[in-house]
Amino acid sequence: MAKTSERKADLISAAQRALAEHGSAVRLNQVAEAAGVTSSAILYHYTGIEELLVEANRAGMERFYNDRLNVIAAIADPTERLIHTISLGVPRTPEDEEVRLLCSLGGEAARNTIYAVLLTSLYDRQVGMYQNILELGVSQDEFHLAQDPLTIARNLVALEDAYGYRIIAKHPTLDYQTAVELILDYARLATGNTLPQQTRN
Amino acid sequence: MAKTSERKADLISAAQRALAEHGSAVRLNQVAEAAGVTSSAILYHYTGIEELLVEANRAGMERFYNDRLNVIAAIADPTERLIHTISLGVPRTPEDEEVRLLCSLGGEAARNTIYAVLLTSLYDRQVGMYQNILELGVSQDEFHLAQDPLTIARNLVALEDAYGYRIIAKHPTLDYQTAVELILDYARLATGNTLPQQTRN
DNA sequence: GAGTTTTCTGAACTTAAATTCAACAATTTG
DNA sequence: CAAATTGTTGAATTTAAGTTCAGAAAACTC
Repeated sequence: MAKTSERKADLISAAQRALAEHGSAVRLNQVAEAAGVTSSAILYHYTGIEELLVEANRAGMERFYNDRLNVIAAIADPTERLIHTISLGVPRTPEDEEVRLLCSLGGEAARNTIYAVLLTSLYDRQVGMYQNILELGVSQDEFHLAQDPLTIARNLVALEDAYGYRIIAKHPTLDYQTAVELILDYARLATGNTLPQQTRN
Repeated sequence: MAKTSERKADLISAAQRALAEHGSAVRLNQVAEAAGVTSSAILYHYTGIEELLVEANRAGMERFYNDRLNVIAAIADPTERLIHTISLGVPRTPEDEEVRLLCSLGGEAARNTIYAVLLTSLYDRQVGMYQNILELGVSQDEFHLAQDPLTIARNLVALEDAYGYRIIAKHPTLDYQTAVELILDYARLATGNTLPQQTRN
């Protein structure tokens, strides 16, 4: 057994794995299997599968956003910060769990208000994150913006999102490195900075 | 009754409407209802719902692409052509059937090879379409590209795709006009052309 | 460590969708 | 227009889920 708070964390993590594997039409039993419990155990903690899935998607999204915030908080230089933020916004492989989660949600958002709100909020926060970086770069005279910061930030997030979909769909020539380079190319044009990309960890 | 070829066209159209309404987890009965027949009638023409859905998605995608090709074929000037192509690549409302279809597929592509291939092919063809426009503009001295045409074309399609998702998700401030303007802003930077956007039809 | 509470299981039940098919209706053919 | 072919229905069947719940098992309490 497990106490409720711990079990819920388990179930959310299992739901995320099951979602990444089976998509948004994931079955209660598939989540149960991923968690190593029976479906009844899940229904003891949640009124239904939908409740758990919303939780799992919300948590996955928060993690995606917060992980990046934490990494870049440790980087002082705006140029470095911009490069790393872009690098972390693109999935390295088609199996990337967090981005698969987000891609599944994109289609759901058309019909499901909760997911639409969650995705919209994520998009806006990412835009804010890029705006901060851009304005920091301007203030330190590293960036000379060719467009207003909101425009650049919106386009950077949009490019990330779109290349995430391409990589998840296993585009044969558009891999992680290529996608990052394409986004960086736009960022170079928009910031007037050469954004030198050292070999990535 | 109806002869098979006509009925199939009906069913594909009904499936597209049902897909746009209910998403990729659409039910056989929902498609049947949209078509005004019973589910058995569908199964007479197709071995299963999946077969019809693939057809419907493929046809929707082809239409999305071909409609744009046809419109722009009638426009001689590269600047005009670029502006119109961008305008036609973004959904005007969250209800846009074709783009809703495409958004649903994005999530499916992670698990469904057919959809992954279809989307990849659509992306590549759109990239090709933009490359043609860009190179035409260069040859007529209207565009002075800041990046190589492939990079610009890939980024333009990526931006279109991403803003499609935002609009389908009913972003409160990012509407059709804003999205088109954001993409045009990138295009201006990349082509060195002011791309004057007259009031859209 | 006996009793209580919490967590979880497995079996029974319910619901909904897909699938099959015999019979019927419309259309085509000769 | 009779016969054959094609298209369609509705009812029966199968399949696959979700849901409920009595009771077992684990954890906690005193």
